[in-house]
Amino acid sequence: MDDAVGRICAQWREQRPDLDVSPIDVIGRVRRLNALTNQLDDAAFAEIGLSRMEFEVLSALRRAGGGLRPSQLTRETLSSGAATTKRLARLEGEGLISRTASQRDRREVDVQLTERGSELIDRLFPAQLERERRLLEPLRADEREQLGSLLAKLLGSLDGAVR
Amino acid sequence: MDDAVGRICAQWREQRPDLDVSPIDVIGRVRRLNALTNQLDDAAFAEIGLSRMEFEVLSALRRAGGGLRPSQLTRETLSSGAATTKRLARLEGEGLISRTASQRDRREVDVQLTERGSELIDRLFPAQLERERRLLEPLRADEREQLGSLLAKLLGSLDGAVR
DNA sequence: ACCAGATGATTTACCCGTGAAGGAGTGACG
DNA sequence: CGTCACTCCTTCACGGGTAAATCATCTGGT
Repeated sequence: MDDAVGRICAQWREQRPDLDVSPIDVIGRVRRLNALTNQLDDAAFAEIGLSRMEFEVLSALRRAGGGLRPSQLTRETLSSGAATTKRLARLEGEGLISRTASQRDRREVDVQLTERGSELIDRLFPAQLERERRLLEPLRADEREQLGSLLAKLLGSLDGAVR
Repeated sequence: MDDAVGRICAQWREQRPDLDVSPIDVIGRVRRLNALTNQLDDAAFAEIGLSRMEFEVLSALRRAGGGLRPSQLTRETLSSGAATTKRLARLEGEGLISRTASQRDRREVDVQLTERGSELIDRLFPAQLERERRLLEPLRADEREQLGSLLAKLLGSLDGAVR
């Protein structure tokens, strides 16, 4: 298959034949794939006036099926606490979530989807899935499954190790 | 395999059993894998006082084997022209690249690695490869290869389509 | 009961990336 | 020849992210 990353590897092999650049075949492609899908998502979300990461926050709340604390959202979205605070402030301003102090531990905050937020994510999430489904169309069903499980194997070993 | 993305899918299946969330098995894992490797890279580059994208610029120049124009670097790094200008300004300040006006077309700029820049990237790039190699250790050689070619197939269809 | 240290969220100051506007140069067409 | 449309790079204003400092609260040891 002749993709942009393949050309990059070929260039390296020309310039540095002493190096084994095969890790790029995987890692470089993951990077690039991520960059391209991000571009597509950003474009889609821009039309709605929501950012990709704000969408991620709403998604995390929706699939949790109940309230979460900011620290949990921070973990879930792999970003900083400060970023979470900003996103929550904006989403609260839009009336999509509510923040209430927990009574058992008043340091903690309980973040909940509002009615509007819940409706919004239930409308947006299926559309997002459909976009992703179309993205994967070049692969046969068995290839998608295999790709998924190879990635899972990699993530499974890594997810613990990073922390 | 039990990874964070698997748990996310399970939550969705619980909350929205009507949706087919299987695209997440691939796309979600690509995202997460990318996020984790970025964290690791950022940490590694921070020690050197270079950002990940500045490293990308030096890499692109090194593997090209000669000068590039800013617009080519912009394409190569999938970012905006403005970002490229800033990075080049900083790298030039560090004495790692040079910018000279092209004489055939004075709108164009010729970006070249300096001696220092060339030495730096030749030192950093093998270390980066080694980091990536270790990241892929959980997979057998044939699995890595298969993963690479599945990603390539996906990218090959996508890379053209996005532009 | 009190204090020291830990923990959760937020604030602050700053860095980096972006889109849009701007300036310089080229070239093709009347 | 002008000049108009186009390309290339840069500048500007701004938004979003981060690390570190800060505020409020909890907890465990004495």
